[in-house]
This record gives sequence, structure tokens and C-alpha cells, in this order.
Amino acid sequence: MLSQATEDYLKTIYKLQHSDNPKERVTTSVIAARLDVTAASATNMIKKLAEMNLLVHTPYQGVELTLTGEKIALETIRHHRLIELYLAQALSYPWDQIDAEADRLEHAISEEFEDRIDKALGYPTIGAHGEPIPTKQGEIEDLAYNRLSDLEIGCPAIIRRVSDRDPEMLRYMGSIGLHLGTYVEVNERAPFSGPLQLRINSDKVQSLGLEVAHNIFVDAVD
Amino acid sequence: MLSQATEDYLKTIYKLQHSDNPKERVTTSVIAARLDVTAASATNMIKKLAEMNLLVHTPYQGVELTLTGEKIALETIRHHRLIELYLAQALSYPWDQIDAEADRLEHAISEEFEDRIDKALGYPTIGAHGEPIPTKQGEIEDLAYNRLSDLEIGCPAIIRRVSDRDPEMLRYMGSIGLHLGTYVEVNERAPFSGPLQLRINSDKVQSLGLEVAHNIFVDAVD
DNA sequence: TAAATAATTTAGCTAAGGCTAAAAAAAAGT
DNA sequence: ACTTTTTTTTAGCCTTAGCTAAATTATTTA
Repeated sequence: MLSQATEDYLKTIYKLQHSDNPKERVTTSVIAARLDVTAASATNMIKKLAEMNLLVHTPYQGVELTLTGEKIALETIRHHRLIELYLAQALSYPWDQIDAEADRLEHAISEEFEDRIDKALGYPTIGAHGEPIPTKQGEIEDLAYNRLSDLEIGCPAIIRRVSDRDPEMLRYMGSIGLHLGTYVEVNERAPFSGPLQLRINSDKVQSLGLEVAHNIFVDAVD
Repeated sequence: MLSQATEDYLKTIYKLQHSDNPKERVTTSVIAARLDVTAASATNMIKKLAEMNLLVHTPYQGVELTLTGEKIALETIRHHRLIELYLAQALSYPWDQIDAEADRLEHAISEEFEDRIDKALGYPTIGAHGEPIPTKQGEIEDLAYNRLSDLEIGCPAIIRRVSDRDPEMLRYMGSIGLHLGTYVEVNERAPFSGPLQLRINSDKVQSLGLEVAHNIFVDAVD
């Protein structure tokens, strides 16, 4: 059995590798920052993971997961996203609380538990914030959406995914009526990186800061 | 936050203190055996727990939980039993698998999770094997049942609790139709600590070894 | 009561996974 | 090209919670 720390590092590295800017290298300091440990601690763990053949480390350059490492990362991410969805759907958790709870539970559940909540949820493929859920075989869909901050003016769209990094931000989104599936349309864009004026559900008009809009992903509809 | 090991020791000590034979001292070796660690490891941990004022240790005599220690033990046991019941009821786990799963989950859940499954289960007071569930305030009912092995011949009774120590035994009980709430009556008792002849649900007759009967607790009816 | 046995504790080791402080390597600024 | 700054790594330490082996204390048996 792999330690919680091992799973956390692999999960984090996977997410960094497949994030916004895929060309950026996944360096020691980036990993350390994301996991909130010192760079020295990260160096240490990276060395161990490399010895276990879970990743390849090019000193001073960054890391890349091996197939085995990626498999484990995806398993952990699958656990995480299934648990999140279960918390939201079966236990009515608000979407800003599920990430923290799942972060602890994901290391404690058995395959049996995974299978049972998977079944209870109807074998879902999309998580509570719109992320794809890896399959048991370690396959993951590549869902590419546009950022709400990049959406053309007057082009109606549907919210398909939100970043779950900041619970505070999730709470804010919810409070102004932004959820998965919500219709939105940008009315206008204030100059100098100013806020968007958003029409929500062809109804309410709401001013939305760019930072928030950057963390909302949409699909254009026509 | 207390470590998983700390919670496990306190839970185990509590259970030993309140088990079959309450006069027996809870010694280092008994604790070690139950937790499957060496006596030296137990000595070590006991020393730490004593320093934390979670228990009082009289060298060579045994331990006794302090009020604080007992509180934490009961909190852990509450988590465990609520999770067990949730697994059984909401996820249809068989009763022989819930203990192992709950053993890992009990350390990972938040108060929020506890509250939500408590509510989902309708604020239960009895666990999946018939054990009392401690309240959030750390109170626990004292349910004293008779062992099936001690039940008088011809006296109808209802199964109210079973020991969850051995999953194999639980599976066996289930396979011959013994569950919580099942009606049983001892027809006869073979000599020399032989098996009981049991009538189950006023219907099937089944021979049952003493060891199993010893781990089933009943309430006489009428 | 003395010797043998059993239980407990002590001493010292190990592995994980953190940390700080210092050294080394790479990148950036002048 | 040479400092200066930033990043990464190394060295060495800490805590947790296990382990074995040896020493100590109780208990049992002859």
C-alpha cells in the first residue's frame, strides 16, 4: 500500500502536468508550493518517487510521471472525484466543502467502496465541478472548454466546469447563481482588465471580476 | 488533531475496559495483542497517552482511561458505528465487511460528515451489529443482553446483538439465517459443551456450536 | 523460599515525512 | 562577463510509531 503522502504528491504532479499551461515544467518549487511543504521536503520525496519508478526527475528541470505513476495518480483522482460527487449528491454537501472532505477520504476508501458509490451514482463520468472522472482502467477524457473570461460578447454559453481551488470563490459563484449548467452571456467587458457584465439565465445581470471569470469554463451554445 | 494510532489505542482500551469481564485489568500485553503490535510498542504508546493525560497507567497493573481519554474513545466509537451503519444501510454492505472499512474511515471523517450521515440514518442509537452508538456528547447506553449460549431451553428470544470481531463468523451467522431481530429458541443442548440445537424463526432447526452461540446476544421474549 | 517462567519495561534501531540552515547550481541583471 | 538573486539540493535534525534484544519486575511452581 502506498502512503497518503505518496498519493498526494502523484496527484498533485499529475494535475500540474495537465493544467492550464502544459508547457511549463513541473519543478520542485512548484510542487512544494502546491502541497504547502518546503522545497527541501519536496526534493526528498521526489527522490523517493523516482527510486520507485513513479516519476522521472531531471535535476533542476522538473519531473514527469511514468506510466505507473500516472496510473496511481489517476486512481487517486478517480477516488477524489467520485467521493466529491457522492458527498454532493447523496449527502447534499455544498460544492465548496467537498474538496476538503474528499482530500482526506480518498486515501481511506477501499476498491469495494469505490465500486459501491460509483454504482450508487450511476457510473458518472463528470465530477461535481465539471471535471472528467478517470475510469477504473485509468483512462481520462480530455475536456477542453473556454474560459468565461475569454468568451465573446453576445455569445450565449453554458457553464461546464469551475475551478475548485478556492472554496471562497466557489461559495461566491453559487451565491450569485452560477452553477454547472447555468446559461451565461457576456454583455460587455470593462476596459483595463475590468469586470465583465454578465447576463445569467437570460435574466439577472451581474458584474463579475476577471479573476472569477478566469476560473469558470463554458461551452458556447448557439 | 490526534493521530490515528492514538485514536485506535483509546478505542481499543475503552472496549477492553467495558468488555465481558470488567474485573480483568487492561494490561500492556492485552492491549498489544488486540492491536497486533509488540508489547514494547504498546508500552511506548501507553507512556505517551499517560503524559497527555488520556489515561492513568499503574506500572505492571494496567491502564484506565481518564475522562478526556474516554471522551475521545467514545467519539471514535461513535464515528465507527455510524459509518458501519451507513455502509450497511445506504450502500448495502454485508455486515461482515463494514468493520474493516469503518476502521479506516473513522479517522478520516469530519464532524460535518458525522452529522450528515447521522441525519441521513435518522439519528440512530443502535449500530449494525446491535451495539449502542454513543451520543455526540459522549454518553452511551448500557445494553446488557444474555448470550445465546446461556439461554434456557424452550425460552424464545430475539437476537439483539452479535460480536463483530470475526468477519468469518458473521458470514456464517448470516448464511444460516441469523440476523438482528431473528427469533430463536434453544431446543436442546448437547452434553460436554456440545452444540445447541436451535429453532430459527419457529421454523428451521439448526445445530450451532457453542463458540458461535457465545458471540450472539439475545433478549428473551414474552 | 528459591528457581523458573511470564510480563513489562528499557535501550537502541528503523522508516516516513516533515523541518532549517547551508551549499551548490542556474538564471537574471548590469 | 561578472555579480546578484533565485532555485535546488545536501546535510543534519525532529517526531511518530513501529521493531528486536536485553534487562527488570512479578508471578508461579517445585
